[in-house]
Amino acid sequence: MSDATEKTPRKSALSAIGDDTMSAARPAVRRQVTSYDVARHAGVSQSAVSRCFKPGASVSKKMRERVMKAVDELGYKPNAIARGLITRRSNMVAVIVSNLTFYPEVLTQLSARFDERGVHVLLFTLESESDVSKVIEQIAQYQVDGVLAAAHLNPDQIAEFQERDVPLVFYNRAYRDIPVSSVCCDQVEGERQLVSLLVERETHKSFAVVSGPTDSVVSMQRTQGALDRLAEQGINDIVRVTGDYSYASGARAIEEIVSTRGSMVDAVICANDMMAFGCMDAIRYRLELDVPGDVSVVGFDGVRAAGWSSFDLATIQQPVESMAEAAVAMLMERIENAHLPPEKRMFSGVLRQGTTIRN
Amino acid sequence: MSDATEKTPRKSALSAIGDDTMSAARPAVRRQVTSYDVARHAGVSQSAVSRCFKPGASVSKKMRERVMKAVDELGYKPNAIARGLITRRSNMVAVIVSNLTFYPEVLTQLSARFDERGVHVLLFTLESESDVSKVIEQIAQYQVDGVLAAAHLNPDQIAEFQERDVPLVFYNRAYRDIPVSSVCCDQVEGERQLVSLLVERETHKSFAVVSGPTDSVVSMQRTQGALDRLAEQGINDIVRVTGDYSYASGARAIEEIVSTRGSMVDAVICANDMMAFGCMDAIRYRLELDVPGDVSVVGFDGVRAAGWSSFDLATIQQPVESMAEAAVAMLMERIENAHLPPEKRMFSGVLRQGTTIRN
DNA sequence: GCAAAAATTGCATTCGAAGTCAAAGCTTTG
DNA sequence: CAAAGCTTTGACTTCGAATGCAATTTTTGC
Repeated sequence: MSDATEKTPRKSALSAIGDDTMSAARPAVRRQVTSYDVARHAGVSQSAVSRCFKPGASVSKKMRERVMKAVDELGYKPNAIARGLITRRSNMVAVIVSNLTFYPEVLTQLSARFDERGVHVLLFTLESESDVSKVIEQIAQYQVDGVLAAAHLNPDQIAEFQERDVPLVFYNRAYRDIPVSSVCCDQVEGERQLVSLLVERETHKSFAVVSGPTDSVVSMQRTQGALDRLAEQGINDIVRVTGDYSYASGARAIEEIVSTRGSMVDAVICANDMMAFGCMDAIRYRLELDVPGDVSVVGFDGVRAAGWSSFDLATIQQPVESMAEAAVAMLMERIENAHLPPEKRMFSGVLRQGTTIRN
Repeated sequence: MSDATEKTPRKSALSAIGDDTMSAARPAVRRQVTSYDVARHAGVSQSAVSRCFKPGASVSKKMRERVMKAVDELGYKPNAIARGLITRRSNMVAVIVSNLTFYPEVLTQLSARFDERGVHVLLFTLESESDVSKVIEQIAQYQVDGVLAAAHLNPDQIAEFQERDVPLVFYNRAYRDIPVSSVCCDQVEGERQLVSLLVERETHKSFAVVSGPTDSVVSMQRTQGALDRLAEQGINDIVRVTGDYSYASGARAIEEIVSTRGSMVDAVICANDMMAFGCMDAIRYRLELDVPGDVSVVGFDGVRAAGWSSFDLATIQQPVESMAEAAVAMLMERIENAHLPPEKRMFSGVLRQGTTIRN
């Protein structure tokens, strides 16, 4: 057997590798160590090497030792790309986040949960919704095992994944009429809880609702939840303003409220925490009014800064850890078992009372 | 050819593939569309299809049209994994971030800059330093074209990448004695600028320096910069406290300062903005002192919240966009051209005066 | 000790696209 | 109109690991 392989290019390449590991000076391009190299070094077949890396494969103890010794000596690392080609499993998932909305903890959590399962994250960040189609194109090429989307996809785009049998799970995006898997925080319920806190205190008569970008479903749900709850109370002194989820847009909203209405309202309901911070700062430092003395403010999300003394904001804290774990678990299940039906899981947020609501 | 008249090209085309190939033996799993399928459908060779996707390849207009028609009809997407195997270019880079230190804008910027260049980001987040070796193992298997590290690697780990000829660029980590590429913000210079602002006002007599985690090189540089500058002024009334970069640790630092010293200092120098926010809130809401009236506070980083009215913090703003662009460019250059020597690029931060320094 | 069963191993093939090279097609030009 | 020079094209091989199958070795049972 050694004769036969003696003359092949591979053999000479191997000796080049041997040289490389010893000396610093080497040819421009170094070939990586392959399973063939390990096999030859250990005097076994390539199949044997491969099997040593497959859990539960039929390999004798002696063989495994022999191979592993060669592996260590050559510094062999299996090529995940080549493996993916034949197994049709890349062990990669695509995570799509739209950079407006996401907060870092979510990404950290998702990444950690995938890591635990030996899965790697290919990150796609969207600058704008129009990028989505580009990203989908990219994802299709990379043979990911699944997709976790914390961004909005349109029905055609969703259908494309289904046609290609790529499991898809949404994080905090619900699609009422389309059967897709998702993990959500109950936006409506949370918003209603917050608004209930406000309306229970009868001191609040006039309201402002600051919503997020108009194309954000989440924002729409929150806003709608708030408006419905207010309507139930028969409250109709409501100013509606649109922001873009940013601090600055929250601050602008306050100006808009004042100029629209001629005076400040009793309570400002914001579609997220960032805008609530913007509102609070504008109320305190531009209008020089007191929160909560003069104006109550509520947010949504429960980001870190909501707990800072400067704000101590009343908000709904999304259970990020549970949601991330659930999303990852759902996606992995569907990767293992392609014909699981879509499922929607909804978590309740945790009310954070804070001190931004007037008594 | 007859397919051309079909009304639902994608569907029928896909099922056509099933028929074309020896479908009887196939399990339920749908085969993906390959370049062979396209070739057969267009009546050309697989090479021709491949060439149509390689920019600058020799393909006649007629051929290209014919192939592209088949591509559209079948919904073919080239398999990036297979391509990567033969070209030895995965078009993926690993980005390592340690989740303590990073802030989201950096990641967003990096991701966007790589995207522009058609490169994809494989994300690795570290919970702790000990994870690094695991991550390196993973990275080695995924045949990434390069690595961008916003985390600390030890010399052995750096050497491992060099041995494998994987280009490596650090983001905001400098290694004085090791020849590696990095993009940094000048920590010392920035810190000295900040401290200069404080010492220029002769009203500041007593100081506290709140440093970050002891194993953070960046924190050490900032702290050292501050201490040196203070020493130059002959100031020795200095309390040193250690935090962990978090808001909470900033707040705790204030308590520690007071209990160590028996009273508050005139100025608090924090190794980052988060801790500065914690300090400010503790000073204002626990000690009920005024910032900047009673105490001056400075931070470092220039995160978004530094500009919020509640804080309006004096800090050094890292030029994240420039740094990200530079880091990505450096890495890409080294991927294109493997024997470029290591290079360190240092950016100056931008002073943000804010209103947290007493006059 | 021997046949049958089980475990282990190697050979050859496969995954999907890209590159090499030679043959074929097309232009140009004398 | 033929020779020379380009451009296009297809057959075949390659990348690195996994796997079905057959050959071989080891174990088991009697």
